Order: sequence, then C-alpha cells, then structure tokens
Amino acid sequence: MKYNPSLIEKKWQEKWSKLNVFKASIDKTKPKYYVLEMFPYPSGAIHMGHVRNYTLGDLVARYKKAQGFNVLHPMGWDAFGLPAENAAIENKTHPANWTYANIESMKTQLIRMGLSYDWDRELATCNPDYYKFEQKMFLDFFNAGIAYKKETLVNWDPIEQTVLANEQVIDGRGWRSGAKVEKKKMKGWFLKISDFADELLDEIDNLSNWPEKVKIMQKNWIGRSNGAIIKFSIENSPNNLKIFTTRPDTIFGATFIAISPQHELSKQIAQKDSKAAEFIKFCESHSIKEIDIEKAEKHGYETGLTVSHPFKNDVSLKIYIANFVLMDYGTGAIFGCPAHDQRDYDFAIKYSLDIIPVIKTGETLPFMGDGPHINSNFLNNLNTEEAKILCIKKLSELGIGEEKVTYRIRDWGVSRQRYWGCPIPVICCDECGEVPVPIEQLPISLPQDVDLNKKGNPLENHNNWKKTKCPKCNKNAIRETDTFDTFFESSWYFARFTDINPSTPFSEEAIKYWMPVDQYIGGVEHAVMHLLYSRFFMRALKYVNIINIEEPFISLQTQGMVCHQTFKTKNKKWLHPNKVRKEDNEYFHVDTKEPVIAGRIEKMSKSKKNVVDPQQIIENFGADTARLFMLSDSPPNRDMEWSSSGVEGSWRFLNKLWKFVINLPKDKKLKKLPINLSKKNQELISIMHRTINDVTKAIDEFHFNLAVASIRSLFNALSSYEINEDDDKIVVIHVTENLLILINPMVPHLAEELWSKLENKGIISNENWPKVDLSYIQKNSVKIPIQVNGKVRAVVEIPIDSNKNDIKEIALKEENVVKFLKTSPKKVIIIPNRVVNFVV
RNA sequence: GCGAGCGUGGCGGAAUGGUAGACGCACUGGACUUAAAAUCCAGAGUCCGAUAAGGACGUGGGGGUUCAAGUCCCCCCGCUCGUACCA
Repeated sequence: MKYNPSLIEKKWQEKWSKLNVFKASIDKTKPKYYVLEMFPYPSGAIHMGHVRNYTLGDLVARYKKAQGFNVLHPMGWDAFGLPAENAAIENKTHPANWTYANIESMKTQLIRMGLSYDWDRELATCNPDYYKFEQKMFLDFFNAGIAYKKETLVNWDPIEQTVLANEQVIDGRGWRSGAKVEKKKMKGWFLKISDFADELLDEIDNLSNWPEKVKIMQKNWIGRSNGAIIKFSIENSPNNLKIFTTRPDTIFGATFIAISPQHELSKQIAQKDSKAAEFIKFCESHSIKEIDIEKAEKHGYETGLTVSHPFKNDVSLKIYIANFVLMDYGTGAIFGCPAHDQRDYDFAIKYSLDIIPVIKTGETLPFMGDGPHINSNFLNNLNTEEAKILCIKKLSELGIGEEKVTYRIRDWGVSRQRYWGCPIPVICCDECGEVPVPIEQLPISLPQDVDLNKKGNPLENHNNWKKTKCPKCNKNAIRETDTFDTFFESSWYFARFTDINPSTPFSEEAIKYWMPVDQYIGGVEHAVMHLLYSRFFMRALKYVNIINIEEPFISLQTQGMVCHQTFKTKNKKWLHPNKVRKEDNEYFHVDTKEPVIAGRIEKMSKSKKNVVDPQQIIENFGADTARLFMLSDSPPNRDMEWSSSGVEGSWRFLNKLWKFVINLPKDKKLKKLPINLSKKNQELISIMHRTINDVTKAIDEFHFNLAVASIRSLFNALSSYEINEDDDKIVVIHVTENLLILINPMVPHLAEELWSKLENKGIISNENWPKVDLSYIQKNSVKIPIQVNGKVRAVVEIPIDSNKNDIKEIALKEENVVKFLKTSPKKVIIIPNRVVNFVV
C-alpha cells in the first residue's frame, strides 16, 4: 500500500471535525493554553508566509494538547483595509463581496492544511457583529478623555483630491496620479497612547518570554529621554522661544536655533515674510514619511530673528526655520550644537555657522562621545551626565529652564479617510461640536451603496449616509466620515476569540480563564506597531473598566520570512521558478530553452515572481510534507529558503516512515514491554528516551528544526534495527508508537493513519505526550578532547566524573599528545567531563 | 537618516566560552535493474599528504580579552525588518 496523502489527509480532517477534537471550552480542572497566530489579511490565497506561521502555531497547539493542556487555538480575518478598495476599483466589485469571497477560499486552504483550529470561533473584523463592539469602546475612550480630535499632517494628492497612505507615496509622488504629494493639515481622531508611555515602557522588562530584539525596538520606539526645556529670549521682542534638548550639557556649544516649519513662530514669521512662507510651503511639498524627511537634504531659512544665549551675555543665535525639525517631538524647536551632533554639523557647514567644541576629544568633529567639558564656563571638566544635572540646576535657578522628560512616541492617529473600515461613531454638529452617537444607535454600519471611483473620501461623498441629526440639539448635522485604522481591530481580536457571544465583546469569565495569550506567533514586521498598540489597547480598556488585564501576550515568537531564489530572463524580466529548469548546474527557460539568469535569494514577492504557491505543493505532496519541510529546514525566527529539493527530502522521509510502519509485524498481543530487555533493546529504548527528551526540549525552546532532526535520528536507529525475537517486535512497535506521538504535531494526518494501522483504538490527537525515563539517558562515560595549546590532539573516553589526576594520567598516555608536549606543560587546565588543555 | 536583527561547507542549518559542521538537501561511488526512476549501502569543509597516519587553514573582514572564541568586547562591510496612513 502506497502513501497517498490526499486520501488520508481528507479522511482525518473530516474525522477531527466530526469528533470536535479541537473544540475549546472552559474546563477549570485543566490548565489552559491559548496559542494564537497573527490573523491574516484575506488577500485571496494563502502564501508561504501563512503556511509557515500557521504550521508553527499548529505544532504548539497539538503539542500542548498532548501535554494535557486545555488548548484554545482560534482563527479569524483581519478583513478591513486598503487592498479591498483597490481591488474593488480594479475588478468592479464591492469591497465586501471581494473580502468575503477571499475569506471563503482562504479558509478552504487552511482547512486543507489540517490546522487544529476551533472554527466555531471564527470572526471577520469587517462584520458589524465584530466592529460594533469597538465603536462602543471608542465612545468609552472618548468619554474618558483617551480619544480626542486634533489637527495633523497627511499626504495629499492634489490630482486625486485624496489622502494617500505612506505606501501609496512612491518617491514623493502619488502611485496612481504621479502628482507630487503635499503635506496637508487635517483634523483626525487620536488615542492618547502617550499617557501610557511610562507604563508601556516600564512593563517591557517583565515580558520575559519576548524576544530581546522586539523589546529593545519597543523601548526605542517609546523613546523616553531626560532632557531640558530652555527658554531663549527673542531679541528685540518680549517673547520667549522654548526649545527641548536631550543634551543641555552642550549649551555652550550652541551656535544656532532651528524651529519646525509647523511651529507657531514660523507661522507668525510667514505672515510678514513672503519668502519664509515660500520656504514653509517648500518644506510641505513632501510626504509625511519619517524616512523621507530624515533623508531629505537639510534646508534652513534664516528668519532674521535672534535669541540671546542664556549663559553668554554678548552672544546671540540666529533662528532658522529648518525642514528636519519635527513639530511632534519636544517643543518643535532646538538649539544646534554642530560640534557634537551630526545633523547640526551638516547644517552648520552648509550655512557657514560657528562650530564650538565643548567636549575634549582628540577625534574629528562632530564627536558624539563623552568626555570632560571645555569652553563651558561652570560646566568645564565635568562629564556629560554631571554637566546635564548642573546645567539644569542652573537653568531652574535662573527661571529660564527646567528638567523635562519627553517621549519619541506620538499619540496614535486612528482616523482614515477610507470607506472599507469601521465607522467612527461620532456626529459633527455646528453647534455642539463632536457628539458621541448614542449607544442605542450603535452599530453605525457602513452603507452598501458607495462610489469608490469618485475623487475624495467615499463616505464624505455619500450624502444620504452622512446627513443626520445632532443627538444633543436635534439640528442638522453630519456623521464623522473617517473610519478606523485597521490596527484598531487587531488590537483586541485575541480577546474576542475567548468568547464570541453576540451581546458583549467578551465575557468576564472567558477573559479570566483564557487570557492572556500564552503563545503568540507572527512576523517580526509587527514587532512595534501592532504589538505596542495591542499592549496599549488592553490598558485603555482596563482604564474604562471593560477588561482586567494589561499584557495580552505572555510569550511571543517572531518568525522569519520565506525566501526563494529569483530568476530573470536575458531581457532582465523576472521569471517564475516553475518556468525554470536546472540542467548540469545551468538554468534554462522551460519553454524557450534560453539560458536564465539566477539571481539572489529574496523574500517571496509577487513583483519578483519568486513565489511558490502552497496550494500546488499541497496538491503534489500533501499538507504533511509541506508542514514538515516548513519545520525541518530553519529555526522559526530566522529567514528560510524554500527549495524544491528540500520539499522532496521531506516527502521521501514521510514515505520511508510510511513504508516502515506498514511493514511492521502486527499482533495485538505484542503490547506490553518485556521486563528484562536485551542489550540491543535497552539501547533502542535508551535512544527513544533521549529523543523524547531532546524533542520536548527543542519544542519548548522553539527550535523545531532540531526536534525534526532528533526524530529523524530516532527513525534512523529504528530502520537499521533487526527484528529477531518476539521481544524485539514488542520493543520496535513500542518505540514506533512513541515516535508517532512525537511527530504527530508536525505531520498529524500521517501520524493518525499510521497510529490506526498499528491497531490502536483512539486517535493519536488525543494521546498523551510520552514521558522521559531519565535512567535511560544517564551516561556513565564521556568523550573529552585533549588539547595542547588549545589544539585538539586526541579524544579519550573516560568514566563520567573522573577526578582530575586520573584524567591527567589518561591524557598523558596519548601518543599524539606526548608528541606535541616537547617540554613539561607550564599549566594544565582540566575541566571535568569537558576538556583537558596542556599549555606549553 | 535613525532603531533593530542577521552573516558558519556547494546549500539549509547544529554547537551551556571547551572535539566546529549534528540532522537534512545537493553531489560522488557502489548495490538492485535490460535501462531509468525509486530504494538501499558508503564517502565527503578546503588544502598538503598516498585514497593512510597525521598536519595546516577554516564560522563576512580587521583588531582585542582568554589556557581556550562561531560564541564575549571594539571597529568595518553586506543583507533583512521597522520607521507612525500597507497589513
């Protein structure tokens, strides 16, 4: 009988579903385990990144179930977002139709992979049954002062008359119109994440099961810094200019002042100075992307205004309006110290400003390190930290400055001028301002009839929908036509999964039992935004008494990308891998037979055509092969390369395993292990226990590729084992059954089928994880290297825990060691059970 | 620009500061076959050496700490992710 994955995989998927094997419900007699993979955007078809993510999560879910946990493993759809609108315009369909059709086809694909989801908890964020709850949450935030409206800058496409996403701005131009993008001021809704900045920052240290890199990135993103506000008095004017600096110690090196084009003072200047107005306009003829702002050439406009230096009586500093000063950080104004800051240095060179070093260094300027201060009056000889403290003290005494903590993080702008998102439940009244929609009127559903081809915001164009009455004064008013950022939906979906009842977002009981998520898995690209917003959202919900947790994810794992070799034709056009054939290390086009240029291995992307369709792999090899390859090749957190030969290797292994088990002798009586094991059986059992130990450890540490490697080793031992007696049969079947339980989380369909072939009653998905018998894995001898000057000259096997003298004696008997020991050693290093090193 | 991560044979990757290359892929040789595929067995970092024994070199590059460095520290190079309206 041949291994036929498509047959057995379908069979077991149906069986699991029929038996409700993965249906989760609260059971207080068992410890719970909530495993969650980041839910997908329903783009239409799963890609290899999904396959990887969901295979990792499924392994964890099945493994934890075997370990006796009550597992919750749900799946849903991050269904709002920009692509649906673009697709709707291109394909002349409705975003809802497109999205729901995509969900259906992707769900079919996920089911085909054999993932152990409790599909009863499926949700789609574009469904009013989901987003109605977040409208209520928003109103609670609004009433608690967490949500507010303010003016902000957006990317404006003057031709399309629409706001563009950063993604839609390419080289400063709109992706469809090609028009130069402008910054435009617009009012939008914000959530006060900055109020929670300290807590979000401080609690990072308690996230002990998060990758260090993610924690560092979040810390830097929040960017708490201790600095100072300094008031500079503007010369020939009664007014002050407040600047923020993280380096008050360099105040004596200050040679200019720069303010943001959006600064209040810039506006005032522009009113009287048309050139200044022009310069500000020039600064606003760019996108709002940080990367564009930072990489842009530094420009400044000399305003003619000056301030006096707080500690240097006769020195005045020119005020510039500068394109690189951000209004959102600090006070939107800085002093420039060119000697000790790269940007200030570049600016000073460009505008021929003074460069005054205030830290002693032998190195070239700008110097960003620490050292004794010079040219700094009362700060001389102090280091940076001391000088900061003293400078702030002096500023406060003079009443012209104070210590100030600032944050890099800005409040979360949740407004989007888009159709396919959750409507923001507010009514804008000329008389009463922003009025919350009364709760009994929720949900505010999206209108179905909408014209996406018109310029501008579709909801704003929709007169019927937007016109309403003010709940307060009953006069004519209009609805808020902005919709939520889709990060809003993904900031609480994990809580909704715990209990999808129709009347409340979740129940207290379910939250108490299931939350927080024990293991969250997703791409590293979400390291900051999605994960930080979710952490904030839980705190905000707690603040308004909707939930009682702070940290949503106890343990986090971030997976790397799935990559593939790229190919180009000789005309430099990207070529799909299945159009390429390799012969004698040369690549050829399948159709034209022309040589093909093999390029770099890069992240799979449609634009470079280096994609492999999971569907195709599953049809050709089965889900188990795809899953096994995903797990066996690379550690989860690293990028992996998809290679067809690697897939074939996994396929071959499963075939070998299949054939091996099918051909085992079957005898129901052969179940109980004999009491006295022969030496060879003891050895096999001991390999098995070592494997159980290694696989368990590898899975716990998220090194799934090592788990696969150990299982393969165990199988190598099994397949070279010779069965002679009845006892041997029992031992082999016993070891094989344990191997199947170990491999079940990886290739569950094959494991189920073979488990049933071994005439077991229940299903393997309900079996318990095998226990390690430590007595089998203790060794009584150890191989250690003997080094001379750090180079290995011999390897000896000695009893474990031998004393140092014995080890030395054995080592000195080695011929090759003696050969290199021309004189008696100066020093002998003996680390028991590890190494011997003779230093000569 | 800024923040973060990664870099080990032909390839994916193993390796509590202690034998670098586990396990696999590709490759080479052999067995089976009329033949091929599949399967099974064996070999293998590079160089010197005889295909041996043994040795030299070797973890992106350069320097350092240590009896001992892929691992720790400093500098540099390359790639990847994020950079607030893609999700």
